[in-house]
Amino acid sequence: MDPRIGPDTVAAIAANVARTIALDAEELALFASVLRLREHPRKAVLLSRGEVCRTMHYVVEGCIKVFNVDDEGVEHVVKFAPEDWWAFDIESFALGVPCSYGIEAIEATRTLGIGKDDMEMLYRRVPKFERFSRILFQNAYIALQRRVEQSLSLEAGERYAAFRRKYPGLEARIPQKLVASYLGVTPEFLSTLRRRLLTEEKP
Amino acid sequence: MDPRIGPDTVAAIAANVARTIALDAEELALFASVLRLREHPRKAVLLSRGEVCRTMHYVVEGCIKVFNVDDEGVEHVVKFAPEDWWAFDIESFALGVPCSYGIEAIEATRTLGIGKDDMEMLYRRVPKFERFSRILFQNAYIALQRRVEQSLSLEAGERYAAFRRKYPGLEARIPQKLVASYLGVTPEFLSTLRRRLLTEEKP
DNA sequence: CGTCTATTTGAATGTACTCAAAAGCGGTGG
DNA sequence: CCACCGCTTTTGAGTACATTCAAATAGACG
Repeated sequence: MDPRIGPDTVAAIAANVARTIALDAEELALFASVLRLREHPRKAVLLSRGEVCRTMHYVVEGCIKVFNVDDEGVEHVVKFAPEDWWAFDIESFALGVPCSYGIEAIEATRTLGIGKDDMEMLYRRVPKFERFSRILFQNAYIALQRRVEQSLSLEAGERYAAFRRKYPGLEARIPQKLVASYLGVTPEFLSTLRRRLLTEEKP
Repeated sequence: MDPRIGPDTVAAIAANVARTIALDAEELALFASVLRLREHPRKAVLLSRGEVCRTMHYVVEGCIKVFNVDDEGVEHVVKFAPEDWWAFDIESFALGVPCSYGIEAIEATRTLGIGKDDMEMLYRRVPKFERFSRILFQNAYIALQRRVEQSLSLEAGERYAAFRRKYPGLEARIPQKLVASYLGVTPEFLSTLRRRLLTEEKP
């Protein structure tokens, strides 16, 4: 794990933050100073269930899954985090309680991590970051609301279409059983769904 | 709508707030001064879709539903708010954007309302209220996460059992088609579910 | 009492699951 | 380089869960 971070990498996360708050050069330097670059091979565990989540992960390259495991041992993917997405357990990070989710790399992935202590330092020194976090959190809430509505009102084929709109191109990069898990259907059924779509498109 | 509020009513909401933050007599008086008591007959509209949500509603007596309507015109109940629950559209309230939910009284209902401006005054004068709101918001997020997990991993009978645990006694007070809407099943199917439970309990 | 809505019931249908087996695909070692 | 292993994906048959539609019954309210 080399903590040195190239300018391209900083530019990516800076652009992400800039969508919410404007930082001057000094603030940006302070922000960059707390970032920790990490390389995760495929299947690497970033957070395992029951741990306390102490790091906000920003994905520079690759893809991460956030998931939980139900009573029958079935894995449910809660969200994917490809390039330019954030991944962490908000509840656990904010409250310091054991997390109910696991986080793992699906591909070889490079992330920038911000520790909880560093984040609190940023809040004190650059209060704008409070706003950044609050909005990140609000967006997570809104995204979750959409998912609840969809899982209640759409059927599997429509949820699949929504997934493809939300994560363009991701489908080709990750195992389909993970897509099935995200949609809340079995891998077998997703397979037949896809077959149906193909035969309908060009009969 | 009589804005005068009896001591019992204040005691109820004060106890609710006290579960999160401790207020002294003066702070409590300031808090009580911004509360507005409102009486809503059955089916009264507290918020209609597209409006901006400017009030946090605390339910003193009765019951409220928060719902959205999908593309086919089907209503989906997102949550119920009986006595001692809060109901408002967090996204719309926080950001001032048009809400995507409707809020209506299911029974004749008395609520205490706090306006957005008053809430911001409280944040300035008694910063502890920031904490109160943040935790209210976090709890909403966590509750929503549970619902997503349940809608993916539980089947209708189990979701029904979970509903009865979450809202004890509520089932007897409200139309069953609303329960069905909350569970994400048709009223007909909920009816057969209930019949099955009865015949299984005492054969 | 009559009207309107909610609930129950049943039949036919559709959606998605389980189980089982075959086919595809990627890596690894001989 | 190829053969084999393990994992993912596909395919199909049979089944369970939940829906739609239609009609009968029960409740609530004016």
